[in-house]
Amino acid sequence: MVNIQEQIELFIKKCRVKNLNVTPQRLTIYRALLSDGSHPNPDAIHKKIIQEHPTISFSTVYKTLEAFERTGIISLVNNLHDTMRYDPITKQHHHIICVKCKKIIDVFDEELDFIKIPQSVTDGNRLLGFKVHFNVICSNCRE
Amino acid sequence: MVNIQEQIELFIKKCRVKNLNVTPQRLTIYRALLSDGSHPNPDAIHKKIIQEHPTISFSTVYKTLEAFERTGIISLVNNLHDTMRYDPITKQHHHIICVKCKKIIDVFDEELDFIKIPQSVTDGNRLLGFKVHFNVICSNCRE
DNA sequence: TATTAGTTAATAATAATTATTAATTAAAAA
DNA sequence: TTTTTAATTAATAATTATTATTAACTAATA
Repeated sequence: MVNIQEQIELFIKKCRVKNLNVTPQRLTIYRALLSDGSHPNPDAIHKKIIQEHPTISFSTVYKTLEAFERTGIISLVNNLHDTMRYDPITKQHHHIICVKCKKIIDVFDEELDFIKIPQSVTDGNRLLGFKVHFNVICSNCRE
Repeated sequence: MVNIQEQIELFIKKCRVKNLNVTPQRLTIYRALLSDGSHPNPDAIHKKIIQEHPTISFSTVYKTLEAFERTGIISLVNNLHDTMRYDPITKQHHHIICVKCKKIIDVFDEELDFIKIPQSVTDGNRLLGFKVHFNVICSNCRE
């Protein structure tokens, strides 16, 4: 789906623009992330990297990913990772999420419930359900 | 959107079915969750409850929410909360998420990029983007 | 080369969650 | 009703992921 070499070159360009030196560690971390389509967590990335780069530390992985994210080079998939959030309503609905204050608001909309499911989703997987996440900055959060 | 009284009665029924005693603590926790449309985290729920129920402990809140979730009475919004997950691809795409092993697979599908945005989403909020999450059990995880 | 800023690695600190245990309460049996 | 048993709760300890701090190191610049 994506050309690795192309992505790496793009990555290097982005770093230049954002004034991030392209260090061996950073390249390694980016490559590890790119090569693993499952979106590994910092721990998994570190484990993967440690072989070709035995002295790299955990905090480097964290700080690096954070720097990439902050500058828009990569994105954090689960911006609600920091704490558990529960939903008392179990019937199909969707969510508006404020990326600043992390509040989650329900969206009930019949139309969204009937989107066309891509082939790849059901291919080998048992589909349990889906949800649309709308990332917003809410009225309270834009000062 | 949802009738509170109705939901509470439904909750009580569900507890019976799942062999969970309907204790004051559980009712209080469920009500706190239901009454706050923002999907509060355990800490916020605890803070809210402590007034009318000053002896309730943190671990009770955690265990109770966990029990509700386990039995399907409520659902965990962010099943990827446990650890950070990054995405090197920044162009619009969507995600298949295995609820067991938590792996995240990209879905590129033009059609999904053009869903109709409900009124309530843009109402007061600045929309940054959206993503469809397909929750599945992947081939590896159904033993 | 000297200076400076940026980066890394090691370590300590924090915060959220989970596990453990004892006390309490509720349900079931006698 | 009393006794027994199981479920629930509260308090506490332990664990894990993440963040902050700091000193050593490296790269860029003057």
